Amino acid sequence: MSAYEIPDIVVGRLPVYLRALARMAQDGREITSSHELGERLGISSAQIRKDLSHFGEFGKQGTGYQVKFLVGQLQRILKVETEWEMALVGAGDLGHALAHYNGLVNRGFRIVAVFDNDPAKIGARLDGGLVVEDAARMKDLIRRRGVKIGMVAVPADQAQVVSDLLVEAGVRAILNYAPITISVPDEVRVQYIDPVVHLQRMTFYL
Amino acid sequence: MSAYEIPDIVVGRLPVYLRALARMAQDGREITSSHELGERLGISSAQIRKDLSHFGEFGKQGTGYQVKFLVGQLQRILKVETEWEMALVGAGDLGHALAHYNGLVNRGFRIVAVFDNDPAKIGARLDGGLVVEDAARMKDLIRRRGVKIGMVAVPADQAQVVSDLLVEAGVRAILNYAPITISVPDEVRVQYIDPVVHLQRMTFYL
DNA sequence: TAGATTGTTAATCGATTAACAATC
DNA sequence: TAGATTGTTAATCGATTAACAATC
Repeated sequence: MSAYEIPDIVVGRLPVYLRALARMAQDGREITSSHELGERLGISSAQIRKDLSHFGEFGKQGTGYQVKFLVGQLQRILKVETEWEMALVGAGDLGHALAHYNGLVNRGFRIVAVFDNDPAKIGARLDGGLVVEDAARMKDLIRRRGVKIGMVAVPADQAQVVSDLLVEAGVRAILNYAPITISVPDEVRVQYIDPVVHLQRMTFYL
Repeated sequence: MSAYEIPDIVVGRLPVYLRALARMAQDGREITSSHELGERLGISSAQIRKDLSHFGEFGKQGTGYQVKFLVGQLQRILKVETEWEMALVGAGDLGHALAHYNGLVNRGFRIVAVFDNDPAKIGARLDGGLVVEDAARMKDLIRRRGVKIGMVAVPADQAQVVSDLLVEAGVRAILNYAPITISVPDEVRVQYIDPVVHLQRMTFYL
């Protein structure tokens, strides 16, 4: 089955499966089952099997799944076998936290450039030898390096302009931390992280 | 229609509507329509009208919606008219970024306590006068203050233990930044923020 | 063999959309 | 009145689940 038929909602669950399986592997678990994984994730075993079935057959009847093997398959499906280079725009508190966060590079996402338009921040050296670049150089540097993923950590009122520049520079996936919905061409993917949105999804039930 | 019938997926969109409408209000827009809002958010106008219809009638035929009024209604529905107090566990880079982030308190979410179990961090003073407390005091302090929302910004291997403590302390909503699915009682809500999961949802399409 | 678990089918369940009467 | 837009219905579309043959 080819990619264009896979529902977004299925793709959205794969990283969560991968995360749990990678942890199982780390814990030395060699085999698991859709039932066990489902228990752990609060998802039905049928859903897990159905989701995986979009991509092939990865288990054995009566036995279950080899954890390491399934991790490898999910990494391949999600295209995270090798490292992705990312550009980060915004060198405020959040930008610094992201630049220092080992969890990104550990799992295959390396920030290779950081941009800001604040003269007071440009030139500052971050952990790992990154230097904050002038946002004016964004398009050129991103295009030259062929970076395809951007992280937007600027105030809401700059997020659209920044995103437009990223897209012009050739970025095709944007992780947007700014609290605003941005508009991009169809071929560009956007994911949103806004803690307030997540919090408001819970206060409704309190 | 009462709350227990509202689909989660509908509730999940309301904060996004609210965010866009609040911005419109800030920009001085007095009236909008489901069509305009849908355009801005990449959602069909029918879906917006249908979502809102779960909670009442907020618009006028031929005219649309009063932006300020709808903002107020959504705030009421989501229970974000008044400020929520939150506890933050983990005073690392991410914890600091969250504690400094004005976007939280601006939109009604105030961190009133920060905890860590690292002696080197306990006692440190953060912006806004917060002092990092010993995680051992977590349960007592949270319970005494009646805090209902917790943010977990600790390493993955501590997230479950921390969440258990929060739940014991009376927390009923957890925003989990640790890259692991946690297990909580049914009455506790959890939302997840893991940048790697979000990134992997996009790499599939690259 | 007996027990377990997959991959898949078909049925169920739920969400989205199109369309339109009501009405501002 | 004419034009616009809501709230709602019914139809369509899509996702989840239950069940089971296949098989390890």
